[in-house]
Amino acid sequence: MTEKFTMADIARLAGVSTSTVSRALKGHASIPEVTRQRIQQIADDNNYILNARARNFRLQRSQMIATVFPYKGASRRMISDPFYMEMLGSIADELALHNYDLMISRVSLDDQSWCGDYVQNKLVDGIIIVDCAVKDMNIQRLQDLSANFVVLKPPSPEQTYISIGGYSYQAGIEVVKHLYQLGRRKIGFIGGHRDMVETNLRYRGYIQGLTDVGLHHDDRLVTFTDFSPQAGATATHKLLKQSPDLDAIFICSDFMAIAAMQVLVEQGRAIPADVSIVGYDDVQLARHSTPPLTTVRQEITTSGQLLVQKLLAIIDGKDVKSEYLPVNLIVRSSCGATDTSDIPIQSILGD
Amino acid sequence: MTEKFTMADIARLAGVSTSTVSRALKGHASIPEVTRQRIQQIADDNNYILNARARNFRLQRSQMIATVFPYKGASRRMISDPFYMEMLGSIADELALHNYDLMISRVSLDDQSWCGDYVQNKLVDGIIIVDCAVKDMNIQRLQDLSANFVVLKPPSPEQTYISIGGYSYQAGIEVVKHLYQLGRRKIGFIGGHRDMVETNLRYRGYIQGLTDVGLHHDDRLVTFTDFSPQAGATATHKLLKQSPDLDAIFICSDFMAIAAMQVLVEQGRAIPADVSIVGYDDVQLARHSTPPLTTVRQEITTSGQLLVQKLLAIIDGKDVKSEYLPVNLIVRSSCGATDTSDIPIQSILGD
DNA sequence: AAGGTTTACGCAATCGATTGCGTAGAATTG
DNA sequence: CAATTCTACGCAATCGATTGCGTAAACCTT
Repeated sequence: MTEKFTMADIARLAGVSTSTVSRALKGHASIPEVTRQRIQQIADDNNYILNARARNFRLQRSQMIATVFPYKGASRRMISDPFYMEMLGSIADELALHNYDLMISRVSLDDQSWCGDYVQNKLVDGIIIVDCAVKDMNIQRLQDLSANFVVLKPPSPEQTYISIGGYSYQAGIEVVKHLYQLGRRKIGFIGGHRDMVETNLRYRGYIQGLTDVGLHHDDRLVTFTDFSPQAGATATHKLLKQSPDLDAIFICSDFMAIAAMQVLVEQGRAIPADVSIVGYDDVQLARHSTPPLTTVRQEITTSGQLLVQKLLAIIDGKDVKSEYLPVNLIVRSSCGATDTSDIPIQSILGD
Repeated sequence: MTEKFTMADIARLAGVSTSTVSRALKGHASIPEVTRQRIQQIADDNNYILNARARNFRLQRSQMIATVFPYKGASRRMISDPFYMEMLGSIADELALHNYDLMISRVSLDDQSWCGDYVQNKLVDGIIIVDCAVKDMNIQRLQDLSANFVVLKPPSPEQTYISIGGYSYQAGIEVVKHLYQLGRRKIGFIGGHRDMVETNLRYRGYIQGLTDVGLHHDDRLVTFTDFSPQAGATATHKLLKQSPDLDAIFICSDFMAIAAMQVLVEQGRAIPADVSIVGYDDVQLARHSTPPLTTVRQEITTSGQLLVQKLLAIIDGKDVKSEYLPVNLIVRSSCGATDTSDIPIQSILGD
């Protein structure tokens, strides 16, 4: 590839040692200005670029962090939900700000043994886990290795690692209450996989919400599936068949919700007249779907930034605390409410 | 972090030199089976994991490739179009198959000077560029560095690098013809940024299609913007205002198309009765939008795999050729056609 | 049994930058 | 002017694995 030009070459050209070059290039105090400039000049003239791999190797760090996205089942299909993409963008930006690079990796929820290898390999300095399983072996492994990592999930009191996330449980409750206030009594739930933390929390919130308003829980109104439009559509068909009289569905992702709305329309149900729909995430598209989607907004950009900041702090050996993030119910037309004000959802405990 | 256990430790425990350990662990022929097993045993007992960074450094390679996603303008917002996410997934999978890791990076279309740094830094062995500008400085730079890279774009006869991509130009033509056959005469176009290769090709195809069917080109029916739902919605408003009598729009991404449909419905235009819509990509959601979207399907998974295979072949010094990929018009309800068969789009020249 | 081959493995250099320690020569001081 | 303190920079080890070259010991061969 490109012909190598190293510090040794600069040293030869300048008639000094590589130590001097190294120190000069980073502005070390013991190198007088004249020498520094001469060496810098030679470096510039030769388009010298420091070999980051060599430096990182010497310094025993990689300036690289990995984010892992879990997937479930045989379909190795990337979760194409824009939520992940927006999160990725935010993480990448914040990382770049701190001179770190981003590696991405996929890990099956069913085979989680190797996530820590990246750490043992010294390939990355830390790991960001975007959503995780309730009983996540990766996290266990990472803890065993005393690796640096943060998780995107609402912190729970007993956890021994750092995570950040929204009040998903509370959000579930509020969504149900909101739908109840709109007169809905047969409220369905479509989640991702049940062993995923986020889905689990939202589901438990949903159940609690039903209890709070005095509705009873009906299994035929609930289903768990993949995070994909296809799966969302299939799940909607299933719910309609099991409970033809449903009048609302709380769906764990905007993407699935959009697919669900299409199925409902196709089946002759008007939205929101016959069925209210509430999604989750508030991705950009939610505002522009037909009809516009009522949804629970997560602060994606803030989350990504926080995730990175906490992780880097951990790497620096600082004392870091888990944190809750606000979530807000964004009311648009898919639920049938006329009130369009945002409803903040906050509570002491997110779990 | 995790206590280091190196080959030197194994060597000490086994009473041999690190050379022997290295050779034993990779099954070198000159190490007798008994010794090999003894060393392997010690390695296993101590959960030894080879330090990939050290090896890669010694071997002067990184086993890592970067994909760069361009973005445009001040909004650093990641292009959240699921097309990119699906592409990313496919690339990551294929790379994993070949024991490579994936780094992602974002590069502004307006400041493309540094893309080659990753190569000079020796941080990556190669680069995959997902879409690029018509006059792309990154590509120029990469070529100057004789770096290993491939581009996702239809190859053009004069280009001196390797790329793969669909018959975007031809697709543009076919979409217009299809809409014309449905009786549409005021066909709009919403593209990404005009200096992006893909948008440019589709736009030129659109113009050619108009010419072919005998329609004249009207600037007020055309607009270029960001790849986002928000931008798609704004663009639709603009087009409606400029050309209230439009009866069809060809939109360069499904994501934008979904947003456009919402605007049209909101403005009282029925789809497809009043306005036909055709998108691009055939992301999963296209099938599940309201109404389901007629669109041009790109083979995303195949593209990702090919991109990786070609790049690795280049890295291996093999002789590699650019390639066209098929695109197909997928007819669903948003265009108003009753025929639901797929229309293959192929031609000799994609450019 | 002497000379020739193999076998099995160690030595030391290497990848490119970083850095603790050491020192020649200049500068300062009394 | 001798003694002391700085200044500016070099030496060499280091990070962990890989590998060309060299060689002692074991094994053959006639």
